[in-house]
Amino acid sequence: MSSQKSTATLRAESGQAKAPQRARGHARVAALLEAAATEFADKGYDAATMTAIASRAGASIGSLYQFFPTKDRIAGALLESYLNILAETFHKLREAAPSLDVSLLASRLTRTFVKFRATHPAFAVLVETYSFALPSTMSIRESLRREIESVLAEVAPHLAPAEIAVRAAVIQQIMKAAVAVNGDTSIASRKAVMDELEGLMRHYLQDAIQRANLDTLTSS
Amino acid sequence: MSSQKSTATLRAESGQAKAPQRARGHARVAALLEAAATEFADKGYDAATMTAIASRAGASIGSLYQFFPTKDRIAGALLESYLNILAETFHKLREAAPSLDVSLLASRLTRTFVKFRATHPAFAVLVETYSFALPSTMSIRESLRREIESVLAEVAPHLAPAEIAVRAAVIQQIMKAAVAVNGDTSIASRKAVMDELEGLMRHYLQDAIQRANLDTLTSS
Amino acid sequence: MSSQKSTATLRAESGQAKAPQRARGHARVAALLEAAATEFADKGYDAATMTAIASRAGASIGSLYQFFPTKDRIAGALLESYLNILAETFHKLREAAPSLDVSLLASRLTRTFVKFRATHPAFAVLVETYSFALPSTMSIRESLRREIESVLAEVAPHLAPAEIAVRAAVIQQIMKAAVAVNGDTSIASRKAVMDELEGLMRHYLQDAIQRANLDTLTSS
Amino acid sequence: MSSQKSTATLRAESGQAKAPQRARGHARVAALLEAAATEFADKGYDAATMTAIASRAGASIGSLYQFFPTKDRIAGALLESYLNILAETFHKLREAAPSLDVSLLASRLTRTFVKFRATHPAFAVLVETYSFALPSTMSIRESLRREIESVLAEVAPHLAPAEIAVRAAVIQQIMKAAVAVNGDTSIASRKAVMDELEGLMRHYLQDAIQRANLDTLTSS
DNA sequence: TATGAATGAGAATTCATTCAT
DNA sequence: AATGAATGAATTCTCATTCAT
Repeated sequence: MSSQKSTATLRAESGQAKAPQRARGHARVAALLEAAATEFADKGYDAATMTAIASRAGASIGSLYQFFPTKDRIAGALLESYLNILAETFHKLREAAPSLDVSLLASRLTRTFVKFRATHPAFAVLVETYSFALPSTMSIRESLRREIESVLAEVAPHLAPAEIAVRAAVIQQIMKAAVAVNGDTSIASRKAVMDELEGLMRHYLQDAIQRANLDTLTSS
Repeated sequence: MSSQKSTATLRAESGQAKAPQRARGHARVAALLEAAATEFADKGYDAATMTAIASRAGASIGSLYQFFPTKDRIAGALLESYLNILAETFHKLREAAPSLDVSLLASRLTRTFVKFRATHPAFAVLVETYSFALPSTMSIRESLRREIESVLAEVAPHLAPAEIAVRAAVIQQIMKAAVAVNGDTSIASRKAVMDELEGLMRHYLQDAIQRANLDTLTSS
Repeated sequence: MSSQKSTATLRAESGQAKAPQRARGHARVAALLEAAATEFADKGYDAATMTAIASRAGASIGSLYQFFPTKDRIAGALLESYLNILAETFHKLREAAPSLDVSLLASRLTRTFVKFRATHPAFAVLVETYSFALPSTMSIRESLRREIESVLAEVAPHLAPAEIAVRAAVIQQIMKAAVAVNGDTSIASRKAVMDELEGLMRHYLQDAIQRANLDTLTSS
Repeated sequence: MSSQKSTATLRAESGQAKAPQRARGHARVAALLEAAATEFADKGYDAATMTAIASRAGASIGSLYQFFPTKDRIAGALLESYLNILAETFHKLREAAPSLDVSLLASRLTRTFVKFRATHPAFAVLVETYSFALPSTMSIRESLRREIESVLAEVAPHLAPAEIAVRAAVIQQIMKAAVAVNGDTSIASRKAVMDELEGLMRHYLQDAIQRANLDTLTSS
């Protein structure tokens, strides 16, 4: 299935510094990652300090460095965990896609990402700061686009791959726009704008699906 | 005219620290701002150092500090100059708008911002780092949206203000999307995606204008 | 006892930044404080540099900042240690006071402070530079005056509090005068002047004690 | 007369950087000195900046440096002007001394210095910071002591010079004490303490004069 | 492994002083 | 003389990373 492949796209195997063998280690790592997430979200990548991360996690710096030998690495591990969550999310969406009508799919696509970004505010920081080597050669944006492509392929199976690629790129931008609007408190009627964006998404999906069918009909 | 007011919105008087009073000083300030732009664009706000900016401008660190007493201040001055350019650009666009057909307007809106961002890569960095106090109380995003609103008001004069605000917000997102796509080298068929976005913009503008006219007919 | 309270007056708990938790740390802190004392005494507060303090203590600048996050803080910690010594000194003096005759008390009061100031030359510098927040709300001068008051109360118990306050203020000035004379090499016959001051102190104490007794007799 | 010699003691001929030839220059110099006085008094010697002094005087730094080639020099010039005022003051006091009774003399000695220090708060700063070369080889304290000696010689002419020196040193300390008390807001009953110090001064002067006369009688 | 001390290369910023116009 | 720009050494403080116990 293409689903498996594309899930693998977001999951990466390395990145983690030293797999903690024991339960104690697992708790530590989890605490450190959470602390890092909060610090990154609060201060940004540069301003977040290793000392602050450690102390927020109730650990010593020495301990932090035991698990993550550089700042890059803890950021990388955090990003990786986010990518896993995203992969999981898209996986579910892909599975549910065939049974969803266009309207619902548009809603899911938009809201899902908005919710994810709201839940994991550090994600934005880490994506902006992709200076550290990613586990995968692919950029995050690209990985995400691939996921969208696979969802799109699910609902518009007969669309040409090139067409899918283009449409996925546009959908990705609409998703990003939704996130931006959702976070922009200077917009008076945020709700209305969000609805408008969802409408745009629906319109765009509908168009894609119809064209796909038309093409299919034509070509057959 | 609303045009005047909204142009003023983007222009601000502060930002600059100590105005140069000699010819030499003016040249220095220009060189420093340019050097800062390059450094910010290359390294990002945090990683750009005052020393690097000074030496890139061929000035001593002391000279830099003579005109810009903090890093914030030079960033602020640079941002302000960008906002002035943007204000100018929007001013022209607003003036030209009535004589443009929807297709051309869509194109102008999209390309203009893309071009601006490509020409001034430091702008993105500075907008992300708006930690330093802006001259205006309004956020940059908000100012920009206001400009878009005034252009929109020019071509769809009978649209209700609230409707304009919502539509402007969406248009702003499409403009941002165009910038993002234009800068994302991982997209294979960038050209096609750009066209698609422009199409979206055209569609959205058309819809706004038509609805405005319809509303007018209905209400009259 | 009033002695306890007034001892507490000079001792304060803050000032130190990060308490060392290892033996090595304790040694470092001691070395740093001593180095700071020497630097402050030699150069004055402003001219003493953190770098010089660190290197005089055989530590790296980072190590200094580990324990004292600002220049203020190391000065504060040093001052605090001096205040502790002074509190201790006065405590002993207060205990010994009843068994001392006026002549000896005068001598002790004068010499003690002179000796303290000679032993800790940085004290003068720090007292002059009390720009950094003191742990206590009271000024150092005031704390010292309180100590003198409590000694005076010991030897002239029947003196009215207001009278004690005034006399303590004068005694404090004589003590300061002794320090000044002792350190002024431009005075040819320093020894003679010191004796004169001690005589003044004796005269003044005697007067206080006698008046106290007279008042008591009269009022009874 | 000894009066002339000792007046010369405080007045110094050099110190000034470049005698301004014209009226304009005089005004500038006066403004600069006043600005310096305010800055030194407000911020202390180290924290006062040449730039701040110049701008407070409404002059450019270049202009400041035209008259005072170093920071030391402007401080020196200021100090010198203070010493001239003090010399003048003592000169008058010396002339008035014979016609003053002890009580009044004590009062004058005490108050005069207190007033001077209150009027010229920068004096304290400059005296503490006598790192810059003084015009005279004598320290300020020593010069002042000489002045006191000459006043004392006026009222107790038969006192042995060595005795005068010792007594003058003590009187100087009482004068300093008065200044300290006057400036210490933490003293509740400042007025009472000031009176007490004045009493001490009177007592001490009286004693000196009487002993002088006794010695004279005895030796004759 | 855990902990906290040690390190030192920068980074921002200041300011006395000198220069050119 | 006056002005303001230029200079750069020095200073405080930060922080990722390494070490020793």
